[in-house]
Amino acid sequence: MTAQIISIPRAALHEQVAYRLRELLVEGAIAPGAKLNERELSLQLNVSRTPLREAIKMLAAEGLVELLPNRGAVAVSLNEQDVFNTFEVMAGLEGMSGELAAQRITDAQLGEIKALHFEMLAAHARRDLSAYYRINAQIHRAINTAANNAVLTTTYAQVNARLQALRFRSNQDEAKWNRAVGEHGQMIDALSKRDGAALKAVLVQHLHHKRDVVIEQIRTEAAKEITSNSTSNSTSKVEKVSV
Amino acid sequence: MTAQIISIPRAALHEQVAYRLRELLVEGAIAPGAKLNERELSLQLNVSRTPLREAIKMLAAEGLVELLPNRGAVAVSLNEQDVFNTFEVMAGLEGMSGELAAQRITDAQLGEIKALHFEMLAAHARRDLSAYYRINAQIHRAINTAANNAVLTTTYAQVNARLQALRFRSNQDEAKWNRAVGEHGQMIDALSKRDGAALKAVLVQHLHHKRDVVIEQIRTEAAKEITSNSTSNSTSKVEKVSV
DNA sequence: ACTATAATTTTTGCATACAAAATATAATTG
DNA sequence: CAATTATATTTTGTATGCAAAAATTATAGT
Repeated sequence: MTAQIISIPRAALHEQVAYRLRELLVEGAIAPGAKLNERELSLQLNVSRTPLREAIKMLAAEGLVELLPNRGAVAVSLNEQDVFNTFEVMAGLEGMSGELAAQRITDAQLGEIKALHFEMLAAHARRDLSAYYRINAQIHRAINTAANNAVLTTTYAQVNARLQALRFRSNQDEAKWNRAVGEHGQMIDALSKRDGAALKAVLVQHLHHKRDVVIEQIRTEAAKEITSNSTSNSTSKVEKVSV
Repeated sequence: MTAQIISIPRAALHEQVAYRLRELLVEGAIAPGAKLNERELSLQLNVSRTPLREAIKMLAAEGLVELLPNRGAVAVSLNEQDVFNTFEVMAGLEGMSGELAAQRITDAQLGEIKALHFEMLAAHARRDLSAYYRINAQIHRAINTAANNAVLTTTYAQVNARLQALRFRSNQDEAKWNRAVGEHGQMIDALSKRDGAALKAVLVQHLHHKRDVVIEQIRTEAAKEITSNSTSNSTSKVEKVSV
Protein backbone atom coordinates (compact mmCIF):
# COMPACT_ATOMS: atom_id res chain seq x y z
CA MET A 1 0.00 0.00 0.00
CA THR A 2 1.66 3.19 -1.13
CA ALA A 3 1.75 6.19 1.10
CA GLN A 4 -0.02 9.12 -0.43
CA ILE A 5 -3.45 8.17 -1.72
CA ILE A 6 -4.64 11.73 -1.66
CA SER A 7 -2.12 13.81 -3.55
CA ILE A 8 -1.91 17.27 -2.06
CA PRO A 9 -2.54 19.58 -5.00
CA ARG A 10 0.60 21.65 -5.11
CA ALA A 11 0.08 25.39 -5.24
CA ALA A 12 -0.17 27.05 -8.62
CA LEU A 13 3.15 27.82 -10.22
CA HIS A 14 2.78 31.58 -10.01
CA GLU A 15 2.14 31.20 -6.27
CA GLN A 16 5.24 29.12 -5.77
CA VAL A 17 7.29 31.57 -7.78
CA ALA A 18 5.89 34.54 -5.84
CA TYR A 19 6.73 32.78 -2.58
CA ARG A 20 10.28 32.08 -3.70
CA LEU A 21 10.85 35.57 -5.05
CA ARG A 22 9.50 37.05 -1.82
CA GLU A 23 12.10 35.00 0.03
CA LEU A 24 14.88 36.12 -2.28
CA LEU A 25 13.87 39.75 -1.86
CA VAL A 26 13.35 39.69 1.90
CA GLU A 27 16.51 37.68 2.53
CA GLY A 28 18.45 40.09 0.39
CA ALA A 29 19.53 37.51 -2.20
CA ILE A 30 18.10 39.99 -4.66
CA ALA A 31 19.51 43.28 -3.46
CA PRO A 32 17.46 46.48 -3.33
CA GLY A 33 17.63 48.23 -6.68
CA ALA A 34 18.63 45.04 -8.52
CA LYS A 35 16.94 44.28 -11.80
CA LEU A 36 14.79 41.18 -12.15
CA ASN A 37 15.80 39.63 -15.45
CA GLU A 38 12.95 37.45 -16.65
CA ARG A 39 14.93 35.06 -18.79
CA GLU A 40 17.52 34.59 -16.09
CA LEU A 41 14.96 34.04 -13.32
CA SER A 42 12.80 31.72 -15.38
CA LEU A 43 15.86 29.59 -16.07
CA GLN A 44 16.90 29.70 -12.42
CA LEU A 45 13.44 28.84 -11.10
CA ASN A 46 12.73 26.44 -13.93
CA VAL A 47 9.45 27.96 -15.04
CA SER A 48 8.37 29.76 -18.15
CA ARG A 49 8.12 33.51 -18.21
CA THR A 50 4.33 33.53 -17.97
CA PRO A 51 3.92 32.43 -14.33
CA LEU A 52 7.07 34.33 -13.45
CA ARG A 53 5.63 37.55 -14.78
CA GLU A 54 2.37 36.91 -12.95
CA ALA A 55 4.33 36.49 -9.73
CA ILE A 56 6.27 39.70 -10.36
CA LYS A 57 3.01 41.58 -10.83
CA MET A 58 1.83 40.32 -7.43
CA LEU A 59 5.05 41.45 -5.80
CA ALA A 60 4.63 44.83 -7.45
CA ALA A 61 1.17 45.14 -5.92
CA GLU A 62 2.70 44.18 -2.58
CA GLY A 63 5.29 46.89 -2.99
CA LEU A 64 8.30 44.60 -3.00
CA VAL A 65 9.29 45.40 -6.56
CA GLU A 66 8.80 48.40 -8.76
CA LEU A 67 7.69 48.11 -12.38
CA LEU A 68 9.45 50.24 -14.95
CA PRO A 69 7.43 50.41 -18.18
CA ASN A 70 9.17 48.44 -20.91
CA ARG A 71 12.12 47.96 -18.62
CA GLY A 72 10.93 45.26 -16.31
CA ALA A 73 11.01 45.16 -12.54
CA VAL A 74 13.56 46.13 -9.91
CA ALA A 75 13.69 45.25 -6.22
CA VAL A 76 12.43 48.19 -4.17
CA SER A 77 15.06 50.44 -2.82
CA LEU A 78 13.84 52.70 -0.06
CA ASN A 79 15.34 56.11 0.51
CA GLU A 80 15.43 57.67 3.95
CA GLN A 81 12.02 59.27 3.55
CA ASP A 82 10.50 55.96 2.46
CA VAL A 83 11.96 54.21 5.49
CA PHE A 84 10.69 56.94 7.77
CA ASN A 85 7.19 56.70 6.27
CA THR A 86 7.16 52.93 6.45
CA PHE A 87 8.17 52.91 10.10
CA GLU A 88 5.54 55.51 10.86
CA VAL A 89 2.86 53.24 9.42
CA MET A 90 4.37 50.18 11.08
CA ALA A 91 4.30 51.96 14.44
CA GLY A 92 0.62 52.67 13.96
CA LEU A 93 -0.12 49.09 12.95
CA GLU A 94 1.89 47.69 15.85
CA GLY A 95 0.03 50.02 18.18
CA MET A 96 -3.27 48.75 16.83
CA SER A 97 -2.11 45.16 17.22
CA GLY A 98 -1.13 45.76 20.81
CA GLU A 99 -4.31 47.56 21.75
CA LEU A 100 -6.46 44.81 20.28
CA ALA A 101 -4.25 41.99 21.50
CA ALA A 102 -4.58 43.26 25.07
CA GLN A 103 -8.35 42.99 24.73
CA ARG A 104 -8.46 39.64 22.97
CA ILE A 105 -5.44 37.57 23.90
CA THR A 106 -6.15 34.16 25.38
CA ASP A 107 -4.26 32.78 28.35
CA ALA A 108 -2.65 30.18 26.11
CA GLN A 109 -1.45 32.85 23.70
CA LEU A 110 -0.13 34.95 26.55
CA GLY A 111 1.72 31.93 27.93
CA GLU A 112 3.33 31.29 24.56
CA ILE A 113 4.44 34.91 24.23
CA LYS A 114 5.94 34.80 27.73
CA ALA A 115 7.82 31.65 26.75
CA LEU A 116 9.13 33.34 23.62
CA HIS A 117 10.15 36.32 25.74
CA PHE A 118 12.32 34.10 27.94
CA GLU A 119 13.84 32.52 24.86
CA MET A 120 14.61 35.99 23.64
CA LEU A 121 16.28 36.87 26.95
CA ALA A 122 18.38 33.74 26.54
CA ALA A 123 19.43 34.80 23.06
CA HIS A 124 20.28 38.25 24.40
CA ALA A 125 22.32 36.79 27.23
CA ARG A 126 24.24 34.67 24.71
CA ARG A 127 24.65 37.67 22.42
CA ASP A 128 23.11 35.52 19.70
CA LEU A 129 21.87 38.28 17.41
CA SER A 130 20.49 35.91 14.79
CA ALA A 131 18.34 34.00 17.28
CA TYR A 132 17.36 37.29 18.90
CA TYR A 133 16.01 38.69 15.64
CA ARG A 134 14.18 35.50 14.83
CA ILE A 135 12.46 35.31 18.24
CA ASN A 136 11.83 39.03 18.24
CA ALA A 137 9.95 38.71 14.95
CA GLN A 138 8.01 35.75 16.36
CA ILE A 139 6.90 37.79 19.37
CA HIS A 140 5.69 40.67 17.25
CA ARG A 141 3.89 38.25 14.99
CA ALA A 142 2.32 36.54 17.99
CA ILE A 143 1.00 39.85 19.32
CA ASN A 144 -0.41 40.57 15.89
CA THR A 145 -2.06 37.17 15.82
CA ALA A 146 -3.55 37.72 19.27
CA ALA A 147 -5.23 40.86 17.91
CA ASN A 148 -7.35 38.40 15.95
CA ASN A 149 -7.91 40.53 12.89
CA ALA A 150 -7.02 38.92 9.56
CA VAL A 151 -7.05 42.23 7.68
CA LEU A 152 -4.63 43.71 10.19
CA THR A 153 -2.37 40.68 9.88
CA THR A 154 -2.26 40.92 6.09
CA THR A 155 -1.68 44.65 6.11
CA TYR A 156 1.01 44.33 8.77
CA ALA A 157 2.79 41.56 6.89
CA GLN A 158 2.78 43.54 3.67
CA VAL A 159 4.23 46.72 5.13
CA ASN A 160 6.70 44.76 7.23
CA ALA A 161 8.00 42.81 4.23
CA ARG A 162 9.38 46.00 2.72
CA LEU A 163 11.31 46.72 5.91
CA GLN A 164 12.58 43.17 6.13
CA ALA A 165 14.02 43.62 2.66
CA LEU A 166 16.30 46.26 4.14
CA ARG A 167 18.03 43.57 6.22
CA PHE A 168 19.35 45.97 8.78
CA ARG A 169 20.44 43.49 11.38
CA SER A 170 24.03 43.78 12.35
CA ASN A 171 25.74 46.62 14.21
CA GLN A 172 23.14 46.87 16.94
CA ASP A 173 24.95 48.79 19.65
CA GLU A 174 24.94 47.45 23.19
CA ALA A 175 22.95 50.22 24.89
CA LYS A 176 20.26 50.18 22.23
CA TRP A 177 19.99 46.44 22.36
CA ASN A 178 19.53 46.57 26.12
CA ARG A 179 16.91 49.26 25.73
CA ALA A 180 15.01 47.16 23.20
CA VAL A 181 15.05 44.16 25.52
CA GLY A 182 13.80 46.40 28.34
CA GLU A 183 10.93 47.57 26.15
CA HIS A 184 10.05 43.96 25.46
CA GLY A 185 9.81 43.41 29.21
CA GLN A 186 7.35 46.30 29.43
CA MET A 187 5.31 44.74 26.64
CA ILE A 188 4.93 41.52 28.57
CA ASP A 189 3.87 43.45 31.67
CA ALA A 190 1.27 45.42 29.76
CA LEU A 191 -0.04 42.32 28.03
CA SER A 192 -0.30 40.42 31.32
CA LYS A 193 -2.34 43.28 32.76
CA ARG A 194 -4.38 43.45 29.55
CA ASP A 195 -3.50 47.13 29.50
CA GLY A 196 -4.06 48.03 25.84
CA ALA A 197 -3.08 51.68 26.16
CA ALA A 198 0.19 50.84 27.89
CA LEU A 199 1.07 48.12 25.40
CA LYS A 200 0.30 50.41 22.52
CA ALA A 201 2.52 53.11 23.99
CA VAL A 202 5.44 50.72 24.47
CA LEU A 203 5.08 49.29 20.98
CA VAL A 204 4.93 52.69 19.32
CA GLN A 205 7.98 53.82 21.26
CA HIS A 206 9.75 50.56 20.44
CA LEU A 207 9.14 51.10 16.74
CA HIS A 208 10.28 54.70 16.91
CA HIS A 209 13.53 53.57 18.46
CA LYS A 210 13.93 50.88 15.85
CA ARG A 211 13.30 53.49 13.19
CA ASP A 212 15.98 55.76 14.63
CA VAL A 213 18.51 52.94 14.67
CA VAL A 214 17.78 52.07 11.05
CA ILE A 215 17.83 55.67 9.85
CA GLU A 216 21.14 56.15 11.60
CA GLN A 217 22.55 53.13 9.81
CA ILE A 218 21.24 54.38 6.50
CA ARG A 219 23.06 57.65 7.03
CA THR A 220 26.25 55.84 7.98
CA GLU A 221 25.99 53.68 4.88
CA ALA A 222 25.26 56.69 2.72
CA ALA A 223 28.28 58.50 4.13
CA LYS A 224 30.48 55.51 3.37
CA GLU A 225 29.10 55.40 -0.16
CA ILE A 226 29.95 59.02 -0.70
CA THR A 227 33.54 58.72 0.49
CA SER A 228 34.18 55.56 -1.53
CA ASN A 229 32.53 57.03 -4.61
CA SER A 230 33.84 60.55 -4.23
CA THR A 231 36.09 60.17 -7.25
CA SER A 232 33.56 58.42 -9.42
CA ASN A 233 30.73 60.21 -11.18
CA SER A 234 27.78 58.23 -9.77
CA THR A 235 25.97 60.94 -7.89
CA SER A 236 22.46 59.66 -8.39
CA LYS A 237 23.16 56.40 -6.62
CA VAL A 238 23.61 58.10 -3.29
CA GLU A 239 19.92 58.98 -3.24
CA LYS A 240 18.88 55.40 -2.81
CA VAL A 241 20.04 53.17 -0.03
CA SER A 242 21.58 49.97 -1.18
CA VAL A 243 21.83 47.92 1.98
CA MET B 1 1.74 70.38 -38.65
CA THR B 2 -0.04 67.66 -36.78
CA ALA B 3 -0.89 68.07 -33.14
CA GLN B 4 0.86 65.53 -31.03
CA ILE B 5 4.59 65.42 -31.76
CA ILE B 6 5.37 63.80 -28.45
CA SER B 7 3.15 60.79 -28.11
CA ILE B 8 2.43 60.14 -24.48
CA PRO B 9 3.53 56.56 -23.92
CA ARG B 10 0.31 54.94 -22.82
CA ALA B 11 0.50 52.86 -19.67
CA ALA B 12 1.29 49.19 -20.05
CA LEU B 13 -1.70 47.08 -20.98
CA HIS B 14 -1.79 45.16 -17.73
CA GLU B 15 -1.88 48.50 -15.89
CA GLN B 16 -4.77 49.75 -17.95
CA VAL B 17 -6.62 46.50 -17.48
CA ALA B 18 -5.98 46.53 -13.72
CA TYR B 19 -7.28 50.09 -13.54
CA ARG B 20 -10.42 49.21 -15.44
CA LEU B 21 -11.08 46.06 -13.45
CA ARG B 22 -10.58 47.99 -10.22
CA GLU B 23 -13.27 50.38 -11.39
CA LEU B 24 -15.62 47.56 -12.30
CA LEU B 25 -15.11 45.93 -8.90
CA VAL B 26 -15.33 49.09 -6.81
CA GLU B 27 -18.32 50.41 -8.74
CA GLY B 28 -20.05 47.11 -8.35
CA ALA B 29 -20.32 46.36 -12.06
CA ILE B 30 -18.70 43.08 -11.10
CA ALA B 31 -20.66 42.02 -8.05
CA PRO B 32 -19.02 40.53 -4.96
CA GLY B 33 -18.70 36.79 -5.40
CA ALA B 34 -18.98 37.01 -9.18
CA LYS B 35 -16.58 34.95 -11.25
CA LEU B 36 -14.09 36.67 -13.54
CA ASN B 37 -14.24 34.78 -16.81
CA GLU B 38 -10.98 35.33 -18.67
CA ARG B 39 -12.24 34.73 -22.19
CA GLU B 40 -15.25 36.95 -21.59
CA LEU B 41 -13.24 39.78 -20.03
CA SER B 42 -10.48 39.66 -22.61
CA LEU B 43 -13.10 40.00 -25.33
CA GLN B 44 -14.85 42.78 -23.47
CA LEU B 45 -11.64 44.72 -22.75
CA ASN B 46 -10.12 43.85 -26.11
CA VAL B 47 -6.89 42.42 -24.80
CA SER B 48 -5.41 38.97 -24.82
CA ARG B 49 -5.55 36.79 -21.74
CA THR B 50 -1.91 37.38 -20.83
CA PRO B 51 -2.10 41.01 -19.65
CA LEU B 52 -5.57 40.31 -18.27
CA ARG B 53 -4.25 37.53 -16.09
CA GLU B 54 -1.38 39.74 -14.94
CA ALA B 55 -3.88 42.40 -13.93
CA ILE B 56 -5.99 39.86 -12.07
CA LYS B 57 -2.92 38.74 -10.13
CA MET B 58 -2.33 42.34 -9.07
CA LEU B 59 -5.91 42.71 -7.91
CA ALA B 60 -5.52 39.47 -5.96
CA ALA B 61 -2.49 40.91 -4.17
CA GLU B 62 -4.55 44.03 -3.45
CA GLY B 63 -7.28 41.86 -1.98
CA LEU B 64 -9.97 42.86 -4.47
CA VAL B 65 -10.30 39.39 -5.95
CA GLU B 66 -9.70 35.95 -4.60
CA LEU B 67 -7.86 33.28 -6.58
CA LEU B 68 -9.29 29.79 -6.59
CA PRO B 69 -6.72 27.25 -7.80
CA ASN B 70 -7.66 25.99 -11.25
CA ARG B 71 -10.93 27.83 -10.98
CA GLY B 72 -9.91 31.38 -11.69
CA ALA B 73 -10.75 34.49 -9.75
CA VAL B 74 -13.87 35.80 -8.04
CA ALA B 75 -14.64 39.28 -6.77
CA VAL B 76 -14.12 39.41 -3.02
CA SER B 77 -17.19 38.94 -0.96
CA LEU B 78 -16.81 40.02 2.64
CA ASN B 79 -18.74 38.37 5.42
CA GLU B 80 -19.69 40.27 8.55
CA GLN B 81 -16.46 39.41 10.31
CA ASP B 82 -14.41 40.57 7.33
CA VAL B 83 -16.26 43.88 7.26
CA PHE B 84 -15.76 44.31 10.98
CA ASN B 85 -12.04 43.60 10.67
CA THR B 86 -11.64 45.90 7.71
CA PHE B 87 -13.35 48.78 9.46
CA GLU B 88 -11.22 48.19 12.52
CA VAL B 89 -8.08 48.59 10.44
CA MET B 90 -9.57 51.53 8.54
CA ALA B 91 -10.37 53.26 11.83
CA GLY B 92 -6.76 52.85 12.89
CA LEU B 93 -5.45 54.15 9.58
CA GLU B 94 -7.85 57.11 9.60
CA GLY B 95 -6.77 57.87 13.14
CA MET B 96 -3.14 57.84 12.05
CA SER B 97 -3.96 60.09 9.10
CA GLY B 98 -5.72 62.57 11.34
CA GLU B 99 -3.00 62.65 13.95
CA LEU B 100 -0.31 63.26 11.36
CA ALA B 101 -2.41 65.61 9.27
CA ALA B 102 -2.96 67.84 12.31
CA GLN B 103 0.82 68.11 12.66
CA ARG B 104 1.63 68.60 9.01
CA ILE B 105 -1.26 70.22 7.22
CA THR B 106 -0.50 73.45 5.37
CA ASP B 107 -2.81 76.46 5.49
CA ALA B 108 -3.64 75.93 1.83
CA GLN B 109 -4.61 72.31 2.44
CA LEU B 110 -6.70 73.30 5.44
CA GLY B 111 -8.46 75.93 3.35
CA GLU B 112 -9.28 73.38 0.68
CA ILE B 113 -10.67 70.94 3.22
CA LYS B 114 -12.82 73.68 4.73
CA ALA B 115 -14.12 74.48 1.24
CA LEU B 116 -14.94 70.82 0.67
CA HIS B 117 -16.67 70.75 4.03
CA PHE B 118 -18.99 73.57 2.98
CA GLU B 119 -19.70 71.80 -0.30
CA MET B 120 -20.57 68.75 1.73
CA LEU B 121 -22.94 70.77 3.89
CA ALA B 122 -24.58 71.98 0.69
CA ALA B 123 -25.00 68.42 -0.56
CA HIS B 124 -26.47 67.48 2.81
CA ALA B 125 -28.88 70.39 2.74
CA ARG B 126 -30.00 69.33 -0.74
CA ARG B 127 -30.28 65.73 0.39
CA ASP B 128 -27.98 64.89 -2.54
CA LEU B 129 -26.61 61.59 -1.28
CA SER B 130 -24.49 60.95 -4.34
CA ALA B 131 -22.69 64.29 -4.11
CA TYR B 132 -22.41 63.85 -0.35
CA TYR B 133 -20.59 60.56 -0.71
CA ARG B 134 -18.30 61.91 -3.38
CA ILE B 135 -17.30 64.97 -1.35
CA ASN B 136 -17.07 62.92 1.83
CA ALA B 137 -14.55 60.63 0.17
CA GLN B 138 -12.63 63.67 -1.10
CA ILE B 139 -12.37 65.08 2.42
CA HIS B 140 -11.08 61.84 3.87
CA ARG B 141 -8.60 61.57 1.02
CA ALA B 142 -7.50 65.16 1.58
CA ILE B 143 -6.85 64.50 5.28
CA ASN B 144 -4.85 61.45 4.30
CA THR B 145 -2.86 63.50 1.81
CA ALA B 146 -2.17 66.14 4.43
CA ALA B 147 -0.61 63.44 6.60
CA ASN B 148 2.12 63.48 3.95
CA ASN B 149 3.07 59.82 4.14
CA ALA B 150 3.03 57.94 0.84
CA VAL B 151 3.08 54.52 2.52
CA LEU B 152 0.07 55.46 4.61
CA THR B 153 -1.75 56.69 1.51
CA THR B 154 -1.12 53.47 -0.38
CA THR B 155 -2.09 51.28 2.56
CA TYR B 156 -5.20 53.34 3.20
CA ALA B 157 -6.27 53.20 -0.45
CA GLN B 158 -5.81 49.46 -0.59
CA VAL B 159 -7.86 48.67 2.50
CA ASN B 160 -10.47 51.24 1.56
CA ALA B 161 -10.94 49.77 -1.91
CA ARG B 162 -12.32 46.58 -0.43
CA LEU B 163 -14.90 48.56 1.51
CA GLN B 164 -15.80 50.63 -1.53
CA ALA B 165 -16.57 47.41 -3.34
CA LEU B 166 -19.35 46.87 -0.84
CA ARG B 167 -21.14 49.90 -2.25
CA PHE B 168 -23.18 50.52 0.83
CA ARG B 169 -24.52 53.92 -0.01
CA SER B 170 -28.26 54.13 0.01
CA ASN B 171 -30.60 53.82 2.98
CA GLN B 172 -28.67 56.21 5.20
CA ASP B 173 -31.19 57.11 7.88
CA GLU B 174 -31.76 60.76 8.71
CA ALA B 175 -30.47 60.78 12.29
CA LYS B 176 -27.29 58.92 11.38
CA TRP B 177 -26.64 61.19 8.44
CA ASN B 178 -26.98 64.23 10.70
CA ARG B 179 -24.63 62.65 13.20
CA ALA B 180 -22.05 61.98 10.50
CA VAL B 181 -22.24 65.59 9.33
CA GLY B 182 -21.82 66.72 12.92
CA GLU B 183 -18.71 64.60 13.27
CA HIS B 184 -17.33 66.19 10.14
CA GLY B 185 -17.81 69.57 11.78
CA GLN B 186 -15.77 68.38 14.75
CA MET B 187 -13.05 67.21 12.36
CA ILE B 188 -12.74 70.67 10.86
CA ASP B 189 -12.52 72.19 14.33
CA ALA B 190 -9.81 69.79 15.44
CA LEU B 191 -7.86 70.30 12.23
CA SER B 192 -8.07 74.09 12.53
CA LYS B 193 -6.68 73.86 16.05
CA ARG B 194 -4.06 71.37 14.85
CA ASP B 195 -5.31 69.12 17.65
CA GLY B 196 -4.14 65.69 16.52
CA ALA B 197 -5.52 63.75 19.47
CA ALA B 198 -8.95 65.29 19.06
CA LEU B 199 -9.02 64.74 15.31
CA LYS B 200 -7.93 61.17 15.79
CA ALA B 201 -10.68 60.57 18.34
CA VAL B 202 -13.35 62.02 16.06
CA LEU B 203 -12.16 60.03 13.06
CA VAL B 204 -12.05 56.76 14.96
CA GLN B 205 -15.52 57.37 16.33
CA HIS B 206 -16.72 58.37 12.85
CA LEU B 207 -15.43 55.12 11.42
CA HIS B 208 -16.97 53.09 14.20
CA HIS B 209 -20.33 54.65 13.47
CA LYS B 210 -19.90 54.02 9.78
CA ARG B 211 -19.04 50.42 10.60
CA ASP B 212 -22.17 50.02 12.69
CA VAL B 213 -24.34 51.40 9.88
CA VAL B 214 -22.80 49.01 7.37
CA ILE B 215 -23.01 45.97 9.64
CA GLU B 216 -26.64 46.79 10.32
CA GLN B 217 -27.32 46.90 6.59
CA ILE B 218 -25.52 43.63 6.07
CA ARG B 219 -27.77 42.02 8.66
CA THR B 220 -30.86 43.48 7.06
CA GLU B 221 -29.76 42.24 3.65
CA ALA B 222 -28.95 38.82 5.08
CA ALA B 223 -32.37 38.64 6.73
CA LYS B 224 -34.04 39.50 3.42
CA GLU B 225 -32.00 36.83 1.69
CA ILE B 226 -33.13 34.23 4.19
CA THR B 227 -36.84 35.03 3.87
CA SER B 228 -36.73 35.17 0.08
CA ASN B 229 -34.68 31.99 -0.11
CA SER B 230 -36.43 30.14 2.70
CA THR B 231 -38.01 27.70 0.28
CA SER B 232 -34.94 27.20 -1.85
CA ASN B 233 -32.01 25.03 -0.84
CA SER B 234 -29.21 27.62 -1.04
CA THR B 235 -28.11 27.77 2.56
CA SER B 236 -24.45 28.46 1.97
CA LYS B 237 -25.13 31.72 0.20
CA VAL B 238 -26.32 33.38 3.38
CA GLU B 239 -22.80 33.24 4.76
CA LYS B 240 -21.49 35.71 2.27
CA VAL B 241 -22.90 39.15 1.75
CA SER B 242 -23.84 39.91 -1.78
CA VAL B 243 -24.47 43.62 -1.76
C1' DA C 1 -37.91 10.11 -12.37
C1' DC C 2 -33.64 10.11 -10.02
C1' DT C 3 -28.95 9.01 -9.39
C1' DA C 4 -24.58 7.67 -11.22
C1' DT C 5 -21.40 7.40 -14.78
C1' DA C 6 -19.48 8.71 -19.19
C1' DA C 7 -18.65 11.93 -22.97
C1' DT C 8 -18.33 16.68 -24.30
C1' DT C 9 -17.40 21.35 -23.80
C1' DT C 10 -15.51 25.05 -21.52
C1' DT C 11 -12.04 27.23 -18.79
C1' DT C 12 -7.93 27.71 -16.59
C1' DG C 13 -2.79 27.24 -16.42
C1' DC C 14 1.51 27.18 -18.62
C1' DA C 15 4.75 27.38 -22.52
C1' DT C 16 6.08 29.15 -26.68
C1' DA C 17 6.29 32.52 -30.59
C1' DC C 18 6.49 36.91 -32.36
C1' DA C 19 6.66 42.10 -32.20
C1' DA C 20 8.30 46.29 -30.13
C1' DA C 21 11.21 48.59 -27.21
C1' DA C 22 15.55 49.15 -24.92
C1' DT C 23 20.36 48.20 -24.55
C1' DA C 24 24.80 47.10 -26.24
C1' DT C 25 28.08 47.00 -29.94
C1' DA C 26 30.08 48.45 -34.17
C1' DA C 27 30.84 51.79 -37.70
C1' DT C 28 31.27 56.40 -39.34
C1' DT C 29 32.41 61.15 -39.35
C1' DG C 30 34.31 65.48 -37.86
C1' DC D 1 40.06 60.06 -30.60
C1' DA D 2 35.55 61.70 -29.13
C1' DA D 3 30.99 61.96 -30.47
C1' DT D 4 27.34 60.44 -33.12
C1' DT D 5 24.84 57.48 -35.91
C1' DA D 6 23.85 52.90 -37.52
C1' DT D 7 23.44 47.97 -36.66
C1' DA D 8 22.95 43.96 -33.86
C1' DT D 9 21.51 41.85 -29.70
C1' DT D 10 18.98 41.42 -25.76
C1' DT D 11 14.83 42.05 -23.11
C1' DT D 12 10.30 43.11 -22.36
C1' DG D 13 5.32 42.95 -23.72
C1' DT D 14 1.55 40.65 -25.92
C1' DA D 15 -0.78 37.03 -28.46
C1' DT D 16 -1.51 32.39 -29.44
C1' DG D 17 -1.42 27.32 -28.83
C1' DC D 18 -1.78 23.26 -26.22
C1' DA D 19 -2.54 20.35 -22.10
C1' DA D 20 -4.89 19.60 -17.80
C1' DA D 21 -8.55 20.46 -14.86
C1' DA D 22 -13.31 21.76 -14.06
C1' DA D 23 -18.00 22.34 -15.49
C1' DT D 24 -21.62 20.90 -18.36
C1' DT D 25 -24.33 17.90 -20.87
C1' DA D 26 -25.64 13.42 -22.33
C1' DT D 27 -26.35 8.57 -21.42
C1' DA D 28 -27.31 4.49 -18.89
C1' DG D 29 -29.01 1.95 -15.09
C1' DT D 30 -32.00 1.21 -11.21
